[in-house]
Amino acid sequence: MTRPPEPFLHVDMDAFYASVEVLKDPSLRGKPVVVGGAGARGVVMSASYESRRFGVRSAMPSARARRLCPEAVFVRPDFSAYRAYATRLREILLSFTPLVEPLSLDEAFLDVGGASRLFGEPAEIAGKVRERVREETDLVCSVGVAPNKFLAKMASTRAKPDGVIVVPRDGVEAFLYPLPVDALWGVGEKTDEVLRRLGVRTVGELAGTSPRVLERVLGEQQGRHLAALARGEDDRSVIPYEPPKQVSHEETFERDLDAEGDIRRELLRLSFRVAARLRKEGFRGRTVTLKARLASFTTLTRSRTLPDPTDVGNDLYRVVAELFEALPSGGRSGRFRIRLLGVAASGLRPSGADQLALVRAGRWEDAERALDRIERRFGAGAAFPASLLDRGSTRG
DNA sequence: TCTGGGGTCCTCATCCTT
DNA sequence: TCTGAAGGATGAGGACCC
Repeated sequence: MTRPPEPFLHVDMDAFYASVEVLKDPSLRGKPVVVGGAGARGVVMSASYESRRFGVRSAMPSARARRLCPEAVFVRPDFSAYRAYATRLREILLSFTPLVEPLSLDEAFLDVGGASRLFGEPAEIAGKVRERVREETDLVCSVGVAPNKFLAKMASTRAKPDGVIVVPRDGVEAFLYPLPVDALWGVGEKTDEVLRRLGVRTVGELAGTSPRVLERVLGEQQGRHLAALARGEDDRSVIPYEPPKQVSHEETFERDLDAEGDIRRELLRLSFRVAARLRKEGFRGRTVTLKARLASFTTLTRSRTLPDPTDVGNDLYRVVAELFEALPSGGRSGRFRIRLLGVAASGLRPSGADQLALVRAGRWEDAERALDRIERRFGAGAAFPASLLDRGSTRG
């Protein structure tokens, strides 16, 4: 059997987090459910279709969502539940093809080019996927079927909620050209504004714009990339596994921090969180990045590359504390008010690859592995460095 | 309007080496 | 030995995605 002309599927769960919350608590069914931070600084992570009718959208500040829909039920996110459903979803997808590329917890690309003999044409497979997902998880998904990944993703977005759209190879222009440019992957607020200034509002108009002009206003890379997308071209294949490039943890505080002791304690806590995840996932990082968002919403990042990669929280902490100290007014004399702090490790290598660093890390490494064992046995937060003992919590 | 958290990728500047 | 070009590594910041 020859490879079908539209072998790519994009499967996207509808209002995933909110729908999982309804399964956890059936009394929420039919109500406007909003998942996200309910505090003064939270944003909406997922909104049920009932709440979307009031104009609630994801990424919207929770306070605004509450004004738009006062009767909405706000629920704090429960990532362990979402991960459990995501695992079941992935198992279903893998039963159709081994070529499954997860994009996030609730969506994935599939290459079903080799699955036709077993399961039928791609459009038929899309139907079967939706059926199985509904039967086995009680959740609803939408699917895009297309000649490439980009078009499949665009199609699934248009298919929402609870639908399928097939973009045939000879129907790409008819599908793509009427869409607004900001529907394209990679066109956000800023790029949309630049394109509007050029008089470009639809994908068709973008396709008719000289690539040279696009490269001039958007940069070589992005200009070329968008020109290709506007023509419906995308030659990327489905990649089942890619190792992470970075592990990070960041947190916005309910109240801004300004006391040096509080800031150091938060940096230590974030460093230990990142290190624990590195160890859990079997990586060490060489580049350590500090992120600080000030009360003014200005974001500063500073990074340093170490001679040897590490997965030890105390190593990460030493670096980010020094980087913070070196900020223009971050030191003892400083008067920063800190809204958010983040710690990231990048330049990742598999842990097994560097035995020398393991020997150098010495006692801290041993101590933190002991913490990992205690947490596995008694739960997260069962043990932590004494310096993290709370002296007046700042967290939200 | 008042802006989360975890990521990826790109651009530009600077430093260092060849 | 000096100089300039080229290119890699690193660092900062920004746009974007879900």
